[in-house]
Amino acid sequence: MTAHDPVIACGNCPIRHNAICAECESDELSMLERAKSYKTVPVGTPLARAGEPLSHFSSLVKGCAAMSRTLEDGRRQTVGLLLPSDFIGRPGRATSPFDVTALSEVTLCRFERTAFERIVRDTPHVASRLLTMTLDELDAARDWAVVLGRMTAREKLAAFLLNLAQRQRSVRGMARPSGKILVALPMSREQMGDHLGLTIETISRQITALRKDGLIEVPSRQDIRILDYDALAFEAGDDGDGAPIA
Amino acid sequence: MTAHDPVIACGNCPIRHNAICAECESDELSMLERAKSYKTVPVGTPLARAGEPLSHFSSLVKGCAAMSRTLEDGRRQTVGLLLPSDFIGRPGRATSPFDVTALSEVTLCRFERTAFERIVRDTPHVASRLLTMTLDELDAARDWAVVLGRMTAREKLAAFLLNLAQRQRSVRGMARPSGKILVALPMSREQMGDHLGLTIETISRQITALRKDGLIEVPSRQDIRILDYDALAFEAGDDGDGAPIA
DNA sequence: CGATCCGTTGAATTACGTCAATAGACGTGG
DNA sequence: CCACGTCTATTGACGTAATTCAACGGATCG
Repeated sequence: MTAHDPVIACGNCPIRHNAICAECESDELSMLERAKSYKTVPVGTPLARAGEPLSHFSSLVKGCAAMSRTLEDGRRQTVGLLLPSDFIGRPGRATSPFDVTALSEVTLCRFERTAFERIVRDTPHVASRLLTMTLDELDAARDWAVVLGRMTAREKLAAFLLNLAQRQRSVRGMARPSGKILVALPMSREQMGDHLGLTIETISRQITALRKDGLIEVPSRQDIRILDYDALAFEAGDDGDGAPIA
Repeated sequence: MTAHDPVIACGNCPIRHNAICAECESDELSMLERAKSYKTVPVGTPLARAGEPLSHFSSLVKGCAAMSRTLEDGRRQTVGLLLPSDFIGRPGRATSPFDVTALSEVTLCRFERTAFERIVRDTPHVASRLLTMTLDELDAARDWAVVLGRMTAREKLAAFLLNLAQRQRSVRGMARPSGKILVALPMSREQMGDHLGLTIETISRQITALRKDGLIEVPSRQDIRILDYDALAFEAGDDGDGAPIA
């Protein structure tokens, strides 16, 4: 832990109403306050390693991380993109089933493993919130399976950009996006490829294709501007009938 | 509900120790006993439809079902294979995010929606078991994302057969399989394709290829005999170091 | 100013999909 | 029991989307 971590009080924590603590009353919050500790780590830091013990559970307060698995021959698949308020760790198991890596500088709100499992047991508002978040993640993982299994490269990229746009908005508490939106890409082309089950070259080509088709602008390497949200949603196979993309 | 459903007492229920009720004490069990009802439906019956209200939550007692989503143009992706003890329904939402279809004749142990949500709230042993099962399903969904995103057709089929072998054994309470195992395919080639993100023709060709390579036998359309479990695991990219296939 | 890293683009290859014909299973009725 | 129709699986020929291999270009940093 770095000495200069800002001490955040739960009361004015940016993820107070979305994280594991969202349902807590003030007395439960002060109990969490006593158990928590902050840690800020630089980009690239491994936050968990597949198969290895995990000493702490955390909420991601600030930054971005990726959950992934790497096969023996080097093929890698990202199975989840973690944004502020997302939970890191696998309650009920001592080891993490996946690697988790910081894609940017990341600030964590951490709980020691056994302390946290006691909290889950004794605090119904935490247990209930954990169940809700896990069910939502399960839906998201299954939605993503549809993207990975059945979509073309172009559709995958469109779905990814839309997903990212929605999540970045909802972190900032904004409504469903429409029209022009600037999306901050928190990762390299290679990591996008790992997330979408594509190669870096295919990612690059599809970005170029969407740009030439007037659907997006690429102001910089780490930004993409969606020029027409609904048109991009159409590219992702969403005909506007409400079926989720991811 | 059909009139001739066998009345199963929780005490000698085949999924007593694996389903949502696994952690319950006898008094909690008798409470569930009062709330439950059985239903047996023929193969092909839709048990839930994406986006539509779901009146009951169920445990799958007997048979096999698939959770899937179909895109507007007909592409379909199965996101979960449901075997005995698996849970059907989405607590916390009134509607199902996916279609669920019976792949065989299916017997369900059902609970009316609002009654079940009250049980979850009031029965920590049920809530806790539901969380455990949801976390396991989340791991499985993410494992499957690796298969869908990064594996070849041959690896996908091998991973599927291994997964099915393991689950069919564990339903019957057997140890990790090895050597020769007869796997009952609960689905058509088309449904296998939907599960693996492949076409029916590719499924057929890969079955032939694995057969010609001496890894499997195909005694009938709905059975495959794994001739060498470890060799097949190698085909699925598992070099034996313990990394899970699915 | 050169070295390195990351992204883009092009050309060739390949795995899987598509289209089409055939072959087995299975059920039904004669 | 056999003839027939239907449905599913297999196999072949061909097309194509994405990968692979390779060259190049533009940032960033010493």
